[in-house]
Amino acid sequence: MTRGAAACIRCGLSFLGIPSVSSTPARYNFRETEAKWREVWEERQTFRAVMDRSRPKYYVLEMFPYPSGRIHMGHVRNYTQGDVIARYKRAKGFNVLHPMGWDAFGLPAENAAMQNKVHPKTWTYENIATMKAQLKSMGLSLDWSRELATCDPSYYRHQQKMFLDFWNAGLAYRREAWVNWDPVDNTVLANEQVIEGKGWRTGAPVERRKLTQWNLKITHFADELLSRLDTLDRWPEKVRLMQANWIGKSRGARVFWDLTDASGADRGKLEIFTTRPDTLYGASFMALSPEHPLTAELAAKDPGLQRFIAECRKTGTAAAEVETAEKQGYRLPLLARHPLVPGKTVVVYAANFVLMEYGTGAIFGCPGHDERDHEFATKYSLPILPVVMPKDADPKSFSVAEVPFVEDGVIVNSDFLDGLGVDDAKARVIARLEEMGVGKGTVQYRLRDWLVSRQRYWGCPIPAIHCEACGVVPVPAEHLPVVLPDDVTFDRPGNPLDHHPTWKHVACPKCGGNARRETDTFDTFIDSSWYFDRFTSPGLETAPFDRDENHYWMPVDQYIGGVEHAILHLLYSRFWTRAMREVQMTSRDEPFDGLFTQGMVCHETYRANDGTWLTPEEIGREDGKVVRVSDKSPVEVGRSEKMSKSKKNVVDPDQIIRDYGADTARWFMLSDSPPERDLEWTEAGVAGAWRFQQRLYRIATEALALMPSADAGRPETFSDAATELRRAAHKTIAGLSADIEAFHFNKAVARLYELANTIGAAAPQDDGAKWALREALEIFVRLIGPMTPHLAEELWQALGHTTLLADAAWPVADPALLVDETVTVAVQLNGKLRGTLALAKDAPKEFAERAALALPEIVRGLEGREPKRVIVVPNRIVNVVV
RNA sequence: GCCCCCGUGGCGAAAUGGUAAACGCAGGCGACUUAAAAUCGCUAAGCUGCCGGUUCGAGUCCGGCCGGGGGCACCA
Repeated sequence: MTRGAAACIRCGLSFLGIPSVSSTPARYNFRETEAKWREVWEERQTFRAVMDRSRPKYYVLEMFPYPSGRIHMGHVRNYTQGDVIARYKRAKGFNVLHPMGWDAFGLPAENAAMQNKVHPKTWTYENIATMKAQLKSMGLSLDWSRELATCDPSYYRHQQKMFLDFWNAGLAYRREAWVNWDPVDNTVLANEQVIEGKGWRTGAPVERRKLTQWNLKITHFADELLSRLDTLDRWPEKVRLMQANWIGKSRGARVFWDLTDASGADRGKLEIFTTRPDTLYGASFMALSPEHPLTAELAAKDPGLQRFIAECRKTGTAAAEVETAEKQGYRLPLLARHPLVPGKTVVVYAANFVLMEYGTGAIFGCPGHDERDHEFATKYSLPILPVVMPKDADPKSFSVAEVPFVEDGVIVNSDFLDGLGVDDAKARVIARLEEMGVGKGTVQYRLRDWLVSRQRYWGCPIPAIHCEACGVVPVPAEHLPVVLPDDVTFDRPGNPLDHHPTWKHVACPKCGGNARRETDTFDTFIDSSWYFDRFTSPGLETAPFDRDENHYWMPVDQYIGGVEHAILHLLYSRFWTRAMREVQMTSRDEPFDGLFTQGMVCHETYRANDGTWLTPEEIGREDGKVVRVSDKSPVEVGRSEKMSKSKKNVVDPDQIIRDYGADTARWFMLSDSPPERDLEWTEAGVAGAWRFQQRLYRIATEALALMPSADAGRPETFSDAATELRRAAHKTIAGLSADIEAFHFNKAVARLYELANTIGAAAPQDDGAKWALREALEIFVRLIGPMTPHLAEELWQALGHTTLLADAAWPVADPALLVDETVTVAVQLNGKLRGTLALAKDAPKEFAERAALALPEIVRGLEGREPKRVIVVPNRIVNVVV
């Protein structure tokens, strides 16, 4: 035991000049130690990844951050989890790639530019510098030599080239369509970026605008994106389900209806989509979207219809609005001939609830078996005819007048379909429609193409030129990159690129005439759709990546990030990989082999009596009550919620790392809560984690004093106590390895607490026990390496090693030490515990049974009765049944 | 409305269908200290949300409720 100066219990720094008065062992000085080891790792480039075909690779990636200013606790949790995997795999002998970069384009930079008069580029790069320093202070095993920022032309030039290739292959196109417009950010949004009718960033209700925009043909891969989900067996079930729901595959039929006007004159055909062709005989009306071309055509001569269309357009798409909006229809001067019933016609409406973007923008209404159609038919007094009936219902009394019947049943009132079940009827009617040439069975997806134009400055320029003579012309590859100009102003609303005096004026690459650059930029989700590929060849100028290197490192073996990207980023990345495959850049289908979605970091919320939110620093506890520090007024403690600036329940990682050290922050992040679940940040929890770091250091220091030197030979035999210690250590190796592989970090932490307790309690009496103590500590230090790397490195050195722990191999468990010689077997009577037996491991069943029946508790419980049955589960349990 | 996940001591949580609550936080008692902090030792707590089923045996599997959270949502 070493004697040291008294030290501050929080920071571990010595009170210089104050002599030590007690026998308190030296405190672990995390500040000096953590900084020291980070310097060593950096100097030796320990975590630099180099392609090496002789070794198996492992690519660990955490979702790269947006450089918003400072890192938050969510980052700390995410990157700690990734670092545990990276360091563990490294120790297991894998050639690990663990890179980091910056998702650097995006609106906050522009907003900052407008508010603080700072250029988005300056703002972004300053934030990157700050956050990089913060990440470095965490002691992550990152290969910083591969760092990239998506706002760098050396990155986005390749993105522009890929876009041109996709365009050439028909995977990118321009189209006029109704789109989602965010009125706050002044830009269009993709479907995926509208949450409950509101912009995903601003929360503003989106408006609908008809604009010509760039789209990527994600629907081209709809079926593959769906079916390949089944093969992603290292993805959370939840994420796969969400993607499947988003893609939304429906089987059904397209049916053609002949239209006539009131006089019976032919007015062409109307194509509708339905998932319920089995209910065709229940049709009582047709409904067109207000945006349907036929509606528009009729509106030209009908002011009433024009007003109706305008009215529909006003209704927002917010969930609440949609739910409460009444079904509205406008009767069109048309009749539709039923394709299966000669002579039958139904009326035709334009209706506000029919979406132009899904199916054909037109439906047939079957009010008996669809809730919406029922509501509509009731309002306009249209016939409601039952064509499906529950199996045991009475045909005379069964009615759908009040409530539609939407479940499976028996078809009625439907000619050749009568008596069939719904599924059979669907198949039969589709066959008949196809035979007659009036319809066909089809598959419909909910997924829409990815709208990628954004009317904003701080993004990757879309490499296209508009020429009056030639139309839209791609920027020639040799002119790439199209670089974002720096000299822009943010003094008025709209897109600064559009306002730029010269940038957009350019000669047409085809005819040389006056032309105009595309001033829209790409959705930043494009930037993040391939950055993991770029990490495999970060400096390459001639291509996005080198084929060989990319082939060696990809796919990402373990991807880690928030579940909020379950659809957006993860679906787009899966699409981009397929688009690259389509243009022969790769042969891969999927980018991420394993995915883990970590939970959020939460904290209690505090409210002052005036209703304002308070930060954790602003509150204190007095007499068991929570009060505001400033004036002792009472504070209302709210439930634990995700840390957010608006609720002020944030804790700054920087401060935690400064006060307690990176290892403490990491340890706390891994303790207690399963990583996929939300974690509640508590001051007491952090303090506990910190105390454990100190305790480990002390236990190790004390144990070192009791140990033989590193070169002491392994004794021939061990005492029982020594063997027990060895068992504990080796069992921990096996258990911990399994826990890390399974992302059970909280259990891994618990095992380390146990082993620490065991080592701390060891009082070796003989050489064997001393040797076992050294063995246990050597194992222990290696096991904490992935979690608290600085402390582990320090103890590794203290154990006498001259190599780095970061380069040391993972310990191997001795199988002989994983099994106990004696086991405790539970003895039950009718399933209820009555006692236990200490038996030799793998004792014969008969022996266990006899021993159990001889137990006094069992003898008493039997009361002389003969057991009916005795179930023996070796090494576990004996159940006596009477 | 549809789909998914979760309900275990005061709290966070463990538990291949086999001794429920490992491990941590908070609590209680004691030791050390002039005292406190720190540290060390000891310690209390619980019909696994409710009802039923399968089983020799259910926190775990099945069905139905109740409560909490999340995803999608006029997608025909």
